[in-house]
Amino acid sequence: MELSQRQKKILRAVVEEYIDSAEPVGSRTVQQRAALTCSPATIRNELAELTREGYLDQPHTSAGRVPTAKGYRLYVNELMRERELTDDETETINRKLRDRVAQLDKLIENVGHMATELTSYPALTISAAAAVTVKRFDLIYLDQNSFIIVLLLTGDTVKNKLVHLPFSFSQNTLQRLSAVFNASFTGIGEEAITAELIDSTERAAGDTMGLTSVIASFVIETLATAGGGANVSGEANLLKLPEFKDPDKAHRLINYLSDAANLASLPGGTDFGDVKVLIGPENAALELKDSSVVLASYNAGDNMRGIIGVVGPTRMDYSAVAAKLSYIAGGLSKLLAGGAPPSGYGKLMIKGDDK
Amino acid sequence: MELSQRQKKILRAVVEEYIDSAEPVGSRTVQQRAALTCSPATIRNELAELTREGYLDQPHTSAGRVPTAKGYRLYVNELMRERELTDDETETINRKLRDRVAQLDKLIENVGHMATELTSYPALTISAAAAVTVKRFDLIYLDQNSFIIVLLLTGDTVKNKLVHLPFSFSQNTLQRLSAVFNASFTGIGEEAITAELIDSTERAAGDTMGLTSVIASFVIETLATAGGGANVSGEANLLKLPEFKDPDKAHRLINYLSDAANLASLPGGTDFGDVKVLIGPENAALELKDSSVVLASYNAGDNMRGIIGVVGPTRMDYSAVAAKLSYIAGGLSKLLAGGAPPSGYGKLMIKGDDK
DNA sequence: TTTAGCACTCTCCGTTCCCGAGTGCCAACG
DNA sequence: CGTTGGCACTCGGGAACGGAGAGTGCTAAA
Repeated sequence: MELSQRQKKILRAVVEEYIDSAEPVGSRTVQQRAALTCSPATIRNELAELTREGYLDQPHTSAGRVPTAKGYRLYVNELMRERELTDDETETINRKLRDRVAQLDKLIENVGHMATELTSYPALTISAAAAVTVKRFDLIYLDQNSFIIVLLLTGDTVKNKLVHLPFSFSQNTLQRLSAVFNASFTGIGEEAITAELIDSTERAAGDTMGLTSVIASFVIETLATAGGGANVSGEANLLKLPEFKDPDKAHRLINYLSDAANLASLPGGTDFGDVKVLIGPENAALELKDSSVVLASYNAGDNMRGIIGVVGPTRMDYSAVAAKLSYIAGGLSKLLAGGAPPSGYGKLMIKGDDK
Repeated sequence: MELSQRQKKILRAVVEEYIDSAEPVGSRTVQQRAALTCSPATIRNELAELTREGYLDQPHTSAGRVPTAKGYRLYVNELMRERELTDDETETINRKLRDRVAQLDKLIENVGHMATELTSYPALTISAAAAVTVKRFDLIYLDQNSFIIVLLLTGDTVKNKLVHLPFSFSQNTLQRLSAVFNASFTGIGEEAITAELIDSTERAAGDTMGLTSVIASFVIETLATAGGGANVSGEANLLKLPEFKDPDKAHRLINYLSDAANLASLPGGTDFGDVKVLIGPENAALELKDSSVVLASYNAGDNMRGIIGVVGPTRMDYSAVAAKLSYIAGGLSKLLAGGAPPSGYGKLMIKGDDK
């Protein structure tokens, strides 16, 4: 059954008022908020109807109305006014995106913090690469006992490790190893690195000291962990909300969030720019059943994509949050797509004169 | 005034009982806990005395006793029995320290998590290097538009950055730059990198394209941020404690902790192996006035040192926490002092067969 | 000096009670 | 017939109250 214009107006007023106040909304309040010309009595009739239809709920007989998940869903799909970001907000986001950091994962983490600050809800970031491989190897000789492994991965992340060994080797050995690894270890995934491959590499390099294993171990470790990562920030913001006045409830949700494995199971596939909203029971995880999650995807180029999102109570300012996340994800995609122009290039950063 | 043997026994019983129960301790309970032969009435007299002397406090006239900061202090200094770690605990710590990670900062972060798990209190880590300098430069040529900067810093951390440029350069140029930077930028602190130095380096390298600035910027950025870092984990554990049943209180403390700048002001100088305990009002920061902090220092070699600690209510199992932190810090020092033996060397890690 | 006894104090918790917000329904109205 | 004012009703929440229990301080006796 289709809702009348007036019913929609009323539903919107209830949702928005409840988002602001966190308290059941009465008929009088709706009248004021929606600037309706009819009387509270009329509104009561409509409220009763909306309640019958499952858009609203009553905590108890003589209380005001509270939106149900169904109510929020309708609100998000149809009633919500697209919220434009203020110049201030876009300016803040742009500025923060501009002074980004050397490492990709730190950058994403920072963006997460930014989302927390802007929405004052906990933010989560998830990044995943379809298949990470090594694009290039380098071994830097330091002295006869130590060298640095430098790996350039797809997605243009660089990983490295300093290795000290209890025996000595020559610069030549390293060069040979470097060549062999570049030949046989590039472009392959973690699963392709078998004991046989390592064996044959060892023979090809004429390595008698086990250097090959050391390097191979690092490659495996790197590929295994470089694939993605999840990060949560600003969990403490939940504690400000009235729905988490019970520390236990907050604790359960925070615990759930801090286990990165849980986040991986969030549904990912949204189009870039699009924002996905999961309201209360629409979440698969039990711990999120009375919270909402707003997600936006970003594109990091080179088969890498990621999600940035926030978690909050079902009573959440969906339009503001969605607008902000969408803008952030868009900005991040743009930033990463451009092949990562050199930071600091052109403007020399001397400490102190930067900001 | 010196406390009698019996008074000390009683004080200890009160502190330990309160640590366990979080509730004011009565005379009968003390009698049982301390296994005293005298009657509750006698103990009441002693409790009254201890209260007069400021070691204990009474929430209200007819309640049991609660230790004051002064009481905890005496307990920590004199009364506390050294807690030996169980084999299980040392085993856990050793195992976790063993499978450490490639990057130093990740390692420290992991150790923080470990401290949280073992003590079930929020853990903090702070690391600081007296003066970070670059020990060695390398520039890896990728193609005519891109290269990787690799910096080996004191403390044997390696930092890197991938640089794409909108114009092309030759492998030769990079080699020349590399040599020049190795000559003039190594061994100097961030503050020594002046515009003049960059200018003269640029001239020495015959660099006409501004590559020098790009690299210098990265060096400055790296030195500025590599100096140290703070990290907090497990804040949510506070929510389990009865003293934080007020979400606001928890929120304030967590907020304080999550601002890394605050942590830097914690007093640092402890001898390695020694553990520093700050009880309630002994803390300088207002936000910590009714919490306690236990800190242990570790030595990361090469002028690097750090602190690992936990934060909890004044009612904290000091002896267990101190023993654990001390052991962790000791293990970490040993691990880092040995010049970081190669991870994975000798035991090849193939995913899946590791644990 | 220790102990038993006792009166006293204070918190905690359950009960009761009232207030007010808000509802549903009904009858009247344009 | 939709809308409106009126009214009785419901229910949660906070204040007020009271008893139970835990623990104390004091006193007097051992």
